[in-house]
Amino acid sequence: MARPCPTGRHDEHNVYAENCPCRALLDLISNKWSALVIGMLDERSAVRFSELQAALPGVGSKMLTQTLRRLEAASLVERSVYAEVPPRVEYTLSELGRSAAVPLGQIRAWAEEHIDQVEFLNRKWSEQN
Amino acid sequence: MARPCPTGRHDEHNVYAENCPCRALLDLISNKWSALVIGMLDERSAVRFSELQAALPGVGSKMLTQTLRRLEAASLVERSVYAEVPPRVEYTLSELGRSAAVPLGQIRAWAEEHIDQVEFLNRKWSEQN
DNA sequence: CGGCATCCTTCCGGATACTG
DNA sequence: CAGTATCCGGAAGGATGCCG
Repeated sequence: MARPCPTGRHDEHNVYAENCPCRALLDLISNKWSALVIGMLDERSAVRFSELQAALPGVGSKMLTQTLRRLEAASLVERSVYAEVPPRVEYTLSELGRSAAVPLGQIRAWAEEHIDQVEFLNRKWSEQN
Repeated sequence: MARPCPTGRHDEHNVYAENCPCRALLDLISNKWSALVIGMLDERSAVRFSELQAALPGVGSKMLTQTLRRLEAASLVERSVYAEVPPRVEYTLSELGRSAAVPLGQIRAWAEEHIDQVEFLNRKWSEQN
């Protein structure tokens, strides 16, 4: 199915190869919002669109929709529509998504634990507060 | 030094808080190129600009410079200029950068190991090859 | 070699308004 | 409620040229 990439790690795929599909996957989850969305879904299991937006201050509905659609297309996230009034839509992680949540959680944890060592960002933040 | 964020995990910082500086740090390393640059530097220790660019097909010199400057400002990367002819500039990971390389390496590994399960991206890739 | 400056195009992404 | 549609400004980012 998956043809090998030019220079292979893991036998077949290599994120350093320009047009290995796994680089697109890396880009997808290396997105600014993806790590946060996946983290929320990992904590709460089934989350509605509006809950998600409330939990992610700063994201617009357009951005959130885009992010969810991309994650859904890559089958990291599943979308369930309930034909009710008012309509209800819930998002959940697929099994694949849950496996991604592990390393992504470590990245978030790393950022929270090491920010104190990054003077530059702390200073920028102090200035605007 | 670092004032606590509104809603704190790890006592003080929380990537889900809109203006917690650690979100900026997360954004920095969740960047498309950052994970790859940090991965290269982690493998090879001291790398010249042109080596780096050659190892990262698809990146322009402008993008690479930007990425390196940002990582340097956040003290994840150190830059050494040798006054020679021709000039030589080498980049290395700081200790902080090396600590970030661990979870970033796991993200890259995850992408390489799970791409086969993502039909959508594989199909897109097949079509253009 | 390793940039920075400049130009120029693309498209990201916010604001707003509207629908099933 | 959970979006889509449209518009639009500004930033991302490629190409080119010059410099120490």
